[in-house]
Amino acid sequence: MNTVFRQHLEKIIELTEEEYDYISSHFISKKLKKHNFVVQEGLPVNYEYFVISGLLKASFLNEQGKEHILQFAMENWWVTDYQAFIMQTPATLNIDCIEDVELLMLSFTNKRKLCTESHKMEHFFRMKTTMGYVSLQQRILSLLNSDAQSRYRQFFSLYPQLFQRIPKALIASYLGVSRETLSRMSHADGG
Amino acid sequence: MNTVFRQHLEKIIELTEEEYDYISSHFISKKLKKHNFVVQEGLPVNYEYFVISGLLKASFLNEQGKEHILQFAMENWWVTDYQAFIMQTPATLNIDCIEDVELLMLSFTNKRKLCTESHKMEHFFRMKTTMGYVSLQQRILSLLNSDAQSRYRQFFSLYPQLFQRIPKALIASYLGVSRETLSRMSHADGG
DNA sequence: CGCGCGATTGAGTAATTTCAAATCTAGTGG
DNA sequence: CCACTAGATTTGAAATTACTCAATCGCGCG
Repeated sequence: MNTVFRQHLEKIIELTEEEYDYISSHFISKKLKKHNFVVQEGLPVNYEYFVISGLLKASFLNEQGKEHILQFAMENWWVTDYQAFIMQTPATLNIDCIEDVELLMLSFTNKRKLCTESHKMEHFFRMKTTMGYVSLQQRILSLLNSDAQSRYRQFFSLYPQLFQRIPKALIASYLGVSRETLSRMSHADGG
Repeated sequence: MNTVFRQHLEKIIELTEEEYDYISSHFISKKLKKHNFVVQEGLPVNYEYFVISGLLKASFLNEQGKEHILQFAMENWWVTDYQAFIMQTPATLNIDCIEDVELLMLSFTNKRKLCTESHKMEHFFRMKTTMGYVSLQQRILSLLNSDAQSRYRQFFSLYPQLFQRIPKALIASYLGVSRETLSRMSHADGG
């Protein structure tokens, strides 16, 4: 189906040709243009998405209409509104394409099916989720360890590629600072 | 071994008597007094901990010697320095007892063994981790949605029990505000 | 009764936000 | 090739928020 995806799986689990074919038969491929939504607040979330190419953002719109970015999703990343996906409740997040994207979609039902039928896939998803959990912990520490300046530097060194591809205003929203502050920081020493 | 623990498992997976006995044989029970450490920065992290009773905190000490609390762990919660545990690297966190605790300890080796041997346990941990992942996302949104006041209220309504049991200074450190600011907020309207 | 820890209060300071305006840049059509 | 526009980025200045440091308060415990 897709060599990028197969390699992604095989970083964690080994698969025979048949196993891979069977697994990939549970995914739907989809291409979307910039500015399209894959998840919209208030609507059901029936899929988890694997990014083959392109870039998306998952964000939350607060009462004052301010957008907070929970996650960027680029090549080889998984994304959805997990809360809504798992609990099968309406989305609280919006997920939309920052660039044209190519995605693999896995439905809630198919994910459960795959995990039940295949210990390997259950293991794969456990490992992926665990790594995601650790990343989120790191991000929380980074947010708690206040000082916008160092958060800025951390992001820059962690995702130099993203820094190029994403409008600064969105990075600001991911880091939890205003775009003006982010702009000022890029001049301060070390930026 | 422990009825609390069995119930905890059975919320997600069903177990026969034999299965449960087998699983629980992989855990070690341990009691610790207030102020003892279960994980210490710089040391290896060989166990994941399940809290039968009592209360712990997982925290990070920054360069300036300021403590940031990543997680509280009370009854029925799992805790360890996951980054260090999974990667089998030295701890970057400290985890210590806020109250006397009773724990079940699961070693790295035994966790891997259980997950490999038992699809059910792999499933259990995947579900647990996924729920943890969602909680961390919520916390990040709460941190991004700035405004210490509303973070305070969220914590209060989410964990009313913890609010009683934990010194306010630690809650402040969890919320990412100074103790003084937290104190002032408890008087402002809505506190 | 006094000690000590946690919580509160006050005052000044530093960091960040907000709002408004100015600049810059890439893409478009002539 | 140039002018033009929309969006992105930067800059300025005032206002706000939260922090720090220091002092005070309150209460449980020996």
